[in-house]
Amino acid sequence: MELPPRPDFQSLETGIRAFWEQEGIYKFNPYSKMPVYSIDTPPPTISGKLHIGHAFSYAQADFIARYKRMRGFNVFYPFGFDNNGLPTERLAEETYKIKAKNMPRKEFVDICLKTSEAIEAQYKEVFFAMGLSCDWSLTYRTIEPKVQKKSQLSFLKLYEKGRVYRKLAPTIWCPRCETAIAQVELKDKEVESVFNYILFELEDGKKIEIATTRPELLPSCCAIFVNPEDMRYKHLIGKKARVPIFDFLVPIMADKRADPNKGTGIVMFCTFGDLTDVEWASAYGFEPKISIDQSGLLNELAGKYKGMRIKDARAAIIEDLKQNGLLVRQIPIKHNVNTHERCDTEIEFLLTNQWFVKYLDLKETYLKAGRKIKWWPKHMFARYENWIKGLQWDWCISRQRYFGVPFPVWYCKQCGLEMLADPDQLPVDPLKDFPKRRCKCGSTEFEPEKDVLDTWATSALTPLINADWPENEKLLKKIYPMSLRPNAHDIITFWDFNTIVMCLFHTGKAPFENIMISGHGLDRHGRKMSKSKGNVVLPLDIIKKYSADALRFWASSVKLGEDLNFKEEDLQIGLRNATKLWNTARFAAMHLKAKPKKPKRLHIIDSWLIQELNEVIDDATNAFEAYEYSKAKTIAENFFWNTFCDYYIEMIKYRLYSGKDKDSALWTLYNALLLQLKLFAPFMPFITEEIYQKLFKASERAKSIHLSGWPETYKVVRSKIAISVGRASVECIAAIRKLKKQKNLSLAHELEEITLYHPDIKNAKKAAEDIKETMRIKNIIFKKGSEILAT
RNA sequence: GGGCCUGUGGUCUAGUGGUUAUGACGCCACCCUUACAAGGUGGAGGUCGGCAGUUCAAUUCUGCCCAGGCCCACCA
Repeated sequence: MELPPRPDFQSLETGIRAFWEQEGIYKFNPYSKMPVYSIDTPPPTISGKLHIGHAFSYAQADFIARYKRMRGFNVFYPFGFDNNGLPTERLAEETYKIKAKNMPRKEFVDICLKTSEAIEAQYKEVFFAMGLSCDWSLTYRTIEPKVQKKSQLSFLKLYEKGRVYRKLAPTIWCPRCETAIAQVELKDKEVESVFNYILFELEDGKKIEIATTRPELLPSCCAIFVNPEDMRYKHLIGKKARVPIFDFLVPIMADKRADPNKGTGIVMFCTFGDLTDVEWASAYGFEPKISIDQSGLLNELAGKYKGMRIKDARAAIIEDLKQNGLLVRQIPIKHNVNTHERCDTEIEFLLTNQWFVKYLDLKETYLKAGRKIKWWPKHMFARYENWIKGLQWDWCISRQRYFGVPFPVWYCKQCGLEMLADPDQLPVDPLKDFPKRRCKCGSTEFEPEKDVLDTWATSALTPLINADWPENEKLLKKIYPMSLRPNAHDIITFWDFNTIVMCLFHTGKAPFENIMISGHGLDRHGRKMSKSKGNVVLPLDIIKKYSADALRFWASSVKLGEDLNFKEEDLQIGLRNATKLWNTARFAAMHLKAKPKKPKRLHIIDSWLIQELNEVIDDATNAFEAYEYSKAKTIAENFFWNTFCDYYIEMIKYRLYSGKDKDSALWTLYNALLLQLKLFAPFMPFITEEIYQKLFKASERAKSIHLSGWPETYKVVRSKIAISVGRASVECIAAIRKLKKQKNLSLAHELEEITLYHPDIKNAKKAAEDIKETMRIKNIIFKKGSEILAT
């Protein structure tokens, strides 16, 4: 068997992918009796292009999938696409230069579907090229009818349990997307703003000063608060003040949430400027006065400012206050505001009808469930815990958008009562379908719910979607709770938390046994990749240039949970490793004609190598069991380059060429190489498969290295002496190399006689022949010395 | 402001309560050695972020500080 001098990674990887596909190497076997390892693959959001950061974290999950498969697990590794919701809408709008608002809904939804399909194909190409070992026949889309059905069923079941409710309530609102959003979708942004000190008049004509950054909310002012402990203002409590320009009276009240150190210590309470306002409204039972509409424009309550955008209204009101001498001063400040993470727009609080998942009452339950799951790395649990402790809002799951899973709900035109779809009519689109029953009031006239579900309400069901819940109880039993949820650390709150909540509601059980949190693949300077920053690196470009194996090798180079900056030159490392494996295989191929038989007696150097390898296998296995793939890789890498290539192979050459103890060398070479290929297989699935096919397939049973089983340690006679002899001989060889280097001699240069000093000459002497032959020394005089030295 | 994480030769990284602190890239020198020059060998380069403490001993443990990251709070 001969291998060509250089592998062509491109055609090699293409060929191997075709082979995997054709042979169904990664197919989940629902009938197998082997233990199942199920993976809840993150369905990527369909929002544009995948970059190297995506490749980074998906590769890490794949390392585990491949390891577990080699350990004999029946791996359930599906793929999904999250293509409903805002990101896909926005992408469609950008791609086709359209606005959802300005066209028939159905037409827009069709365009979104079309957009999504095209992007899915591109995504799949990338993940496929990377060598993800998914079973692609298990692919789902969150927008497809089958998934819609499950998502709607989930809603109906939650409704029955009293876990969802609809309510007119202050809601976090994005004026740009014109939809309600959830707490988790908020991001903060530091902006420049101005503290405006405005005069309010008391009934007795005296004036008080109030500082605000949002004078446009003056028409929404409901009351004024001072701190009850604040001696300066105690006398104001119970009095009334007149709101400037808008000219109406509001009460002055005391509340400890008013901070004496902020502004003037007097705060105006408006519906709704911020979360405190929302709290005040409910605490004191104020009727909200809403002056900003759903597009972010001021309404009739704002009088002459009606129709203005928030920022314009602010400027206009400030100008008018100035004119009337009511603006005392302006102090520029920087402060953080909440924005919608998808579009960066400052959010408002509006009074709207929305659907909520009631979940604030069960925080302890979620914590308990979270504690039962093994988090890798462990400390990531703290983020989950931290999030739950800070939760303040029920989960708003309705979105005033178009492309998504519809609510299976109508409202009675007569009495307004909610009418829910029957489970057997799902998936349902209330815009074109009708309820099966009449309303309790007898009416048959219904208004459809136009909103769609928050995309996370669907993607929080992925373990159940994968298990084909609730129809397929057998599959559910087999794969649920899922063995592994892999994702990056930024979506612990979005996805992990929501999934745990939803699955607890539906099954009473936490949905995962393990959660593995990866870091981010960032650009050279540690920034996230994004189109707007112009720092996006495309995985396919890298794969073309360096191979998928090299890309994966890069992704395995930091420990789990750590971020990694992408530097193109680092790809060389993986490429070199693949080439080295290839060349080592070529060397082995030159000597291995058939599967070598186990020799009667192992040469002492071979025994040493096998025992070192055993240790490596143990260490790598332990690392993988703790999801420390990078440790496993480093262990294998060091052994391969150092012990195996630099020393062991050099030490057996003389035996291979001379024939002395050749059987032992061949047997060791064959097995050590095979086991090392297996250690590398999760990281470099292509090159290891190619070598396996060319060199080992004929004599090994498995049709793919990825089904060939994880290496087991060899039960050779444990010989402590062999280990000492091997290590001593390595040290002696190193000393002789140093000597030759000092004399600027080639390593092949023959020397007549040298003297070797070594603390353990007894064992060094046992490998005298190997040392001599390897280093081409005719005679060695061994002397005991505290330092290892050759002269 | 709170939680969690990170800070190791020029760059990136491993690791440990105890001899000269791991490896890679880059750098220098030498070597065509019949698997591999996308290689081999040897070498230079680090007060392990700062300060204090615990200890016979700290890069490793504790506290504080500084810098960076992610998440949360703050928004009058």
